[in-house]
Amino acid sequence: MKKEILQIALVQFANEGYEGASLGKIAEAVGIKKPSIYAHYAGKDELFLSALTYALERERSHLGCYFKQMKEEPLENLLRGYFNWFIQDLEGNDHMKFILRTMYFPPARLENEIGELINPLFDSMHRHFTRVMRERERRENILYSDDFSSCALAFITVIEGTITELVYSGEAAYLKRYEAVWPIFWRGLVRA
Amino acid sequence: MKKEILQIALVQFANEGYEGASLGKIAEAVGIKKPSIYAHYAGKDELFLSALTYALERERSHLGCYFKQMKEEPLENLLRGYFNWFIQDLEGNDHMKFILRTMYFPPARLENEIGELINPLFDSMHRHFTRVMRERERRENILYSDDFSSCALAFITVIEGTITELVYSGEAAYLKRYEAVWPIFWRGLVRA
DNA sequence: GTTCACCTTCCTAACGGTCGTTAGTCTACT
DNA sequence: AGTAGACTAACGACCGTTAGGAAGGTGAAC
Repeated sequence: MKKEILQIALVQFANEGYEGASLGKIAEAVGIKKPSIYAHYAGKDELFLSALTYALERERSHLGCYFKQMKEEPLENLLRGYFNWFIQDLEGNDHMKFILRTMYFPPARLENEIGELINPLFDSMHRHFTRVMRERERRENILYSDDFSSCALAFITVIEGTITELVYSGEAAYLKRYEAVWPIFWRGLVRA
Repeated sequence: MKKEILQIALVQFANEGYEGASLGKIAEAVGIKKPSIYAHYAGKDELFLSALTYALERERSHLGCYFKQMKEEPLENLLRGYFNWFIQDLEGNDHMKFILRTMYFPPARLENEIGELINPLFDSMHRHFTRVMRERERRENILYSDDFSSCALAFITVIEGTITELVYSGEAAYLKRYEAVWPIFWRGLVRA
């Protein structure tokens, strides 16, 4: 039951925001009364931060899973495949929406705690891609630049530009952006 | 006074969101009492949509201004300069934050009206950049692809990936992303 | 095996506070 | 005289939260 509350709250927070989501509506969606939530969570803040921690942890393991799965793939497949990785699991869409919404527009009062939760994920993402660039470069020797950190940051930038479109317009527009930006990005990344 | 209310409301909506911003706090920031707002706006919804219309109109003229100013510049300068164009005027930061927040995470009840307001701006942005790509290509003959629409979409994707970082982390991180992504994007866009 | 205390988890009722909104009034300028 | 724009007062609705109690399960003591 505790987990059901969390998962439903996560969806509500993703679509309505911290202020817009209400414990009453969450409870109703779960099928219980509002005060019953307090048997599991100390209050709205704790529920929110628990949902965020859960979504981040799931995303982190998701990420590690992907890198493990693509360990032997060439760089091009690894980067390109990452675009499809998101739209694979459907409920991950709500998770990503929740994370993006919370990191871009956090409720002011929880800004510090949220930053301490979210920043590590994006740091680790950056480190992962930096390492991958360096390792693959040693194997494949194709990159134009040897500033792997910048290359990784550029990739993350492109990823975020397309993901926001996934949140905004849905999968079709997302794929259109991917098809537009990927060939250009890849051409710019590797040697002529 | 009507305009003062609107501008202060815009900042509040940008930083707190539709649900998070309250008419009481807006009135206080303006220096009047809450019900006085109703002498100028029919309610919270109208104030919100007025602020959005204002921000969009200002952004649209801002955009037109930029293209006029860069009419004779080569494509590289025109695209590259666009990254600096945002951080030029400081209050534009709140405008952009407001627009992005509203387009990505609109209050559910106003979603349709908001879409009808925002979509034209991004359509016009896409058309502008598509036209610029085509015109400059005729002059400079440097682009790798002749799918100008896709090139424009790719550029907008990169822009959005960096702008979201401007909203999230501020100017320093924004510039870092720009410096990472621009050389790669430009190399991928033009012929070797 | 029964009893009893305890804990969990749900409930109803209600609190204080804030929200957006309306009614009605006063003031000042046209 | 009339209108625009500010005010005070107050409305009902909803918010997060707390108090207090009922139902059910668990586990130790007898």
